[in-house]
Amino acid sequence: MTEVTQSTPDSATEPSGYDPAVVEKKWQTRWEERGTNDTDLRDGARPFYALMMFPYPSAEGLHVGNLFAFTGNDIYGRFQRLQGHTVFEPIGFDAFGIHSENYALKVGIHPAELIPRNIANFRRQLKSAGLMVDWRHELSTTDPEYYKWTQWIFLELYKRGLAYRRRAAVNWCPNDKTVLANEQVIAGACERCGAKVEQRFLEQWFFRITDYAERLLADLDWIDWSETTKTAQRNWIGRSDGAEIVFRVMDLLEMGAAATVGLNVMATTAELNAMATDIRVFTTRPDTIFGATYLVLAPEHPLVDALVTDDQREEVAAYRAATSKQDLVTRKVNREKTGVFTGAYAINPATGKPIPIWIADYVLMEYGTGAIMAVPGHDERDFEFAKVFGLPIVRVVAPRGVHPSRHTADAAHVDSQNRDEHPPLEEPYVDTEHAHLVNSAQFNGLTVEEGKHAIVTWLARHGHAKPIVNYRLHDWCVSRQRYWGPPIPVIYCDRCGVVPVPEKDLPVLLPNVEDFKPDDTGVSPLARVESWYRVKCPSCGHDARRETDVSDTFLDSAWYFLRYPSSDVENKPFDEAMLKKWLPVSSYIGGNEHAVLHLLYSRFVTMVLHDAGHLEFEEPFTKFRAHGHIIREGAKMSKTKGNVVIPDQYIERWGADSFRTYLMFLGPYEEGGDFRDQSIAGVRRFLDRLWVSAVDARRDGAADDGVLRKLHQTIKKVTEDVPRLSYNTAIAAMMEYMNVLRAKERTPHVDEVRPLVQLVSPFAPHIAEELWERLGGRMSIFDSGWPAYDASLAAEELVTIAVQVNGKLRGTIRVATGTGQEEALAAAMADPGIKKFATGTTKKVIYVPGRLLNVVV
RNA sequence: GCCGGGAUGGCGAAAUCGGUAGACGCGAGGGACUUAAAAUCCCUUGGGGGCAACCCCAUCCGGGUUCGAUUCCCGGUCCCGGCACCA
Repeated sequence: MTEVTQSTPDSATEPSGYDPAVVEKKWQTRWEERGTNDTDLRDGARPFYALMMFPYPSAEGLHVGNLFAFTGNDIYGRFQRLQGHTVFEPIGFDAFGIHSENYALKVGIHPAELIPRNIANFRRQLKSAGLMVDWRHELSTTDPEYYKWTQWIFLELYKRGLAYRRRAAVNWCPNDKTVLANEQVIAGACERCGAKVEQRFLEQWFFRITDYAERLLADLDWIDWSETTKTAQRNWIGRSDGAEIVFRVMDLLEMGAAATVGLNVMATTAELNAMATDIRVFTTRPDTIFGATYLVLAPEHPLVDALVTDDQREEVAAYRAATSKQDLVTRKVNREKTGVFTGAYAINPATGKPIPIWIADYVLMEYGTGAIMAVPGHDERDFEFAKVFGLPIVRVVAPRGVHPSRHTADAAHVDSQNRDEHPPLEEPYVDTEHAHLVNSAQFNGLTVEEGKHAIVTWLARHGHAKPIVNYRLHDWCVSRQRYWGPPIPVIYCDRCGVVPVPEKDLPVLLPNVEDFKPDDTGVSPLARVESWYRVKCPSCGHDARRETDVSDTFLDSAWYFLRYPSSDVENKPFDEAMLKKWLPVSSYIGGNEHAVLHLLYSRFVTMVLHDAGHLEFEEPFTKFRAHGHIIREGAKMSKTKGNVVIPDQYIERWGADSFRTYLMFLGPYEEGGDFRDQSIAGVRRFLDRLWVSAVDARRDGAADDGVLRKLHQTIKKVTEDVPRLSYNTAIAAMMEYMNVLRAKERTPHVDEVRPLVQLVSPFAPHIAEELWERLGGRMSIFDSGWPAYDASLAAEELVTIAVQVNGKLRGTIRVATGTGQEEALAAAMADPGIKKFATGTTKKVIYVPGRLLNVVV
């Protein structure tokens, strides 16, 4: 249990009279009654869509991390509202998926019963946090009115040829008994349960996200997103520029001849091409082709059967069998080089020499062409492999200093360099920056970059190569052999084949299945519900059956932001007028753990819907900011450590306003912070002092000029900090102002306090609303506008200037703002403490008005 | 290994354009109020030296640029996140 170090200030004895429990209840009720947080979606003149990543409604309830994210977004949204925008801040629940299903299995309650319960609890918690949410637009991905359109999106992709079925090696989690997307496999283990992932072959539905790789990459150059998130997406898409190079396989006759005669293959290729087998490889280092001493194919490569010689057939078959038995994980984790010679040779198109063809599991079928040219001299993996099997290692790239022409003065050295320009490499030489080509015929001396271009151009003339771009990104596997998700809206008919469910028949309702446990068959639990999956073909009317897989949860969340403004619309996924007014999303705040999954899929789905003519924009989130993560007393929070912060307890003891403000105060929002129980007292004290200041404020006389100056400086600071999400410094500035406001126990004037209440309101909305009312506000503070700062009022008359002698601080002077250098220098020299260091002739004077004076002697 | 981000008092952190390092908050110490405690308010609080005015040292480590570097450049250490037999 979480120990909260300080007890609740008892409202009866609390000197300030501030009782958050009373204030927060009062305003939450009022806001609901008055519809303060409801957005008139049709009317907003300056719409602002403040989106937060919707939560997965776990049974544990709202996590402090959720609240950290939501509060940051809420402050941003409230600030925009105070700036005159019509703000829409919706929320919903990402309630489908394995998470929910596994938990339901664990506690033995049907998810259809469990999920609404969890949602109710979440809703209660969210309301207690005082978010400016328009609850009329709440949505849940499990609602048939929602997933009807998730299914519709699947069909849109299908119509456009972007959804296809393929039998594929998939990641199979033996614990969750389902396939996983590559993205859900972390270091060979299931992202959710940590079990070791195995390899299975199943018919799967895929989305052709790879068709969009280039667009997804290119748009990253202009969308206003956290740089860290964009970097993660770039890595994930993994564009690599290289070339596809064709290696011709030698036939047996040629092989015999090659053993005795030096072949000039370049000349004869054209005529032989027709009958010979080609192996196409992908490489990012075409400049090293003269050093390609062997080829390697993935064991699964379709050409292996055709290539293998009779001598090697048995060994090759055994190796292929061993590889296919191996799960995808061990194959990638075990880096010891293994492989088998096929007995076949290919011609290196650059050297014209025959090189052996091997198969090895370090070459993956799913990347590039499933075949590589091995350049052991300049690639670590190829080097290791060549060492193990005694294959030749040739140097074709050398550091600049090794070039013979650089050593003509040193006869002995030149001699050794010339005789053997590629001494045995102790390790692969992979530097591409300070290097040039050697042993590469007419290309010697070129830099790596020049060599790449020149060699591809040269090979291309003979049809041996072409520049090509490859992506690491794979197509998105959306099939899940599970129960708790939207059924994929497809029907299989023996006569018509794959038939999409007609739009008028959507949604394909998820039947209520009592026994929803997945089993080892790799078939969804829905396959057990015969009454459900047996249907008539919508096309020919004959017996047919439904697809029994459900779709990936990431499809549910890939479009929810499009639905929010139209959550009440029945006959279409989104209303055109709403789209026009509210989308793309003005500001999206969320965690970077979704940098490549949710955020990439959302962009993809948006692009597809754009191409299909449903959306005018192709990027869903104009602005995205990743928030940081909270740790607890220097350690990561985890259930096992029992150090998780439960928001409810803190809200109860300190109030939601204090909790919110504290969360925002503990560090830079985009970096996160360290939650320390003791420190929350600081922000609570600040709110107590705010309360007293407002309640006791004097109305007679006038505000103090000095205090007003600080006030306007504070308004400026907060106004600048909030849009930058620099919440911690904004709060610090308000605390600083509070110190001035209440210095020496003075009683502040209303005019000094009222604007502060407005500044505080995005952070601590309840207390602000209460004090606003007590100060005479008639309508909600959130409709009161944002205080303007007056630069002339904020200006200081006197400034302190640091005085340095030779760059060392020797004192400070107080001068009028706008004082010139001569005058400032005179003032500084009048100070004996400074003067005594400024001896001798003055060489130079640096003057930064208002800041610093540096005298160099 | 590659790509990001980071390292500042006892602690969380500021310093936004190269210009007084440590704002703000926590904790700690002292004081006021109180019979007492809590709460509240006030003062002190990077390290070292000095009776003192003051002086020296200090932003992960080592160099450099500059009148001046937490900030820019080069080299290194450690921590966090992402990717990883991706050719």
